[in-house]
Amino acid sequence: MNKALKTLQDRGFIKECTNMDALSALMDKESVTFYVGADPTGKSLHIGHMVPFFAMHHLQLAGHNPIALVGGGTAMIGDPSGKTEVRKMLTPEEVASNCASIKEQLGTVVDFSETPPAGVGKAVMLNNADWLTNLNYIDFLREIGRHFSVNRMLTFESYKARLERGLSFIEFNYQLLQSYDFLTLYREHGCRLQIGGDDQWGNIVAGIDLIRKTESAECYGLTFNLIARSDGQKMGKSEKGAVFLDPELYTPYDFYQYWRNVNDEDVIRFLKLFTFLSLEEIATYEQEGVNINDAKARLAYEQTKIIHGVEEAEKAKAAALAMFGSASAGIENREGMNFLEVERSELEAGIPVLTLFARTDLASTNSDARRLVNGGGAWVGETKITDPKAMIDLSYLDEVGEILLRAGKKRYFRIMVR
RNA sequence: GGAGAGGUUCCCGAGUGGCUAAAGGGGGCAGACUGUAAAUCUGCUGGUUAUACCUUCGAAGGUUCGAAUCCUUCUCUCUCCA
Repeated sequence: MNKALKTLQDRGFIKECTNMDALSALMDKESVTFYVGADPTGKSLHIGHMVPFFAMHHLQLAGHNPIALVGGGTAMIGDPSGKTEVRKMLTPEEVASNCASIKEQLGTVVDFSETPPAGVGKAVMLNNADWLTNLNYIDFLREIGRHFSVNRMLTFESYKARLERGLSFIEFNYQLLQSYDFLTLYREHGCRLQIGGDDQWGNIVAGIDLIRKTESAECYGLTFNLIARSDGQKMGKSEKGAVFLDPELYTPYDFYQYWRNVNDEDVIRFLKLFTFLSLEEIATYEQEGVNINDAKARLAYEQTKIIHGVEEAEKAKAAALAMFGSASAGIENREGMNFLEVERSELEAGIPVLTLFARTDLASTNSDARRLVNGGGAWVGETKITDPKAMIDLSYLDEVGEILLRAGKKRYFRIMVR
């Protein structure tokens, strides 16, 4: 098998391939241009979206040329694959602004530089709005539409859920558009391979068929395992909602903590998928007698480094050590922690605990804070708060002149005095 | 166009005039147990200047001492027929 493909397989990416032998041979022979699509349905990608892009990273290093396709056009339609609900329609403005921020985020794992290092593939980013938005309906139907069999489309597994609940024509068209994307990329960029999540299988195969019919050319598809946590929860979801890459939506500290707390069974798998550590190095964490917490810390650090950079990763790691490490680890390492500044005068007068907690991420409202106190999970410094009416004043400042709030055992929030 | 079913709190889903801030489950938060894990058990889970008050059951009106529950109009979804 081709080395790059072998890498993906060894790291646990691959689910299915349309023709593994032929693709392998092609990749041995030449640099293959390949693409992954990402729909800009939100302001930020979350980690569940990233699997194909990590795969893209590995293929690029092996000298193949990635195309990251932002679906500025298809996002206007909505992919019904594997979904049970109709997706909310986005305005053109929302789509455009989402595209812009997503471009930036993909840069963390894929090298889009003009002149990549020797041996590394050249990556580009395209937006299918460029060729989709001005399509002429009649022309499109005559050129593309005639190659699609409705009978066949209806048998696709990916539509099954929707056929039970209703599928509107606009969404039914999604597959044609995605196929047309592949065709366009083949024609204009010589793209021979589409990779994507397992839910994209139907759409990918449809694109390959279209290219075969219109261009008499053979292209390939490769899908990846949909990443689920061992507890069955969807990847990328957390207590706080989706684990976004945007630091505004999901702070680097929380991001680090998310990975730090993955299930035991998931650690090795995630190290392979979501970090660039060599398989040999990852193997050392599988050995007998290795503390699994070290593996989790490594996973959290590496992943945070990739997405948010070394600096943020160090800060998050230091903050985590300070909070969860030995008691003497020091209180200096709070940098990565979320914080709030309050006026000194305010603190002199005293702030009701409930109000203070409600102003942090620890509680959303006063009522929420009250629940926390009543449940015995509210801490100010080393003091457990049991009275909802308690006032927090200067006497609670610790030796560095700050207040450390805590909800439960793991959630900390730093109060700084201005 | 015609007929029917339906829109309930984060999600699913009970609820057909007062005892309903609304059963149950999921999810989430907290407590116990731990390893910053999982599983398990317990409590909580609309808001507020909090033993009371305010806002919620697609939207707007109406009936009533009192409505998520009844009536009217509107709106959206689904199913069947043409």
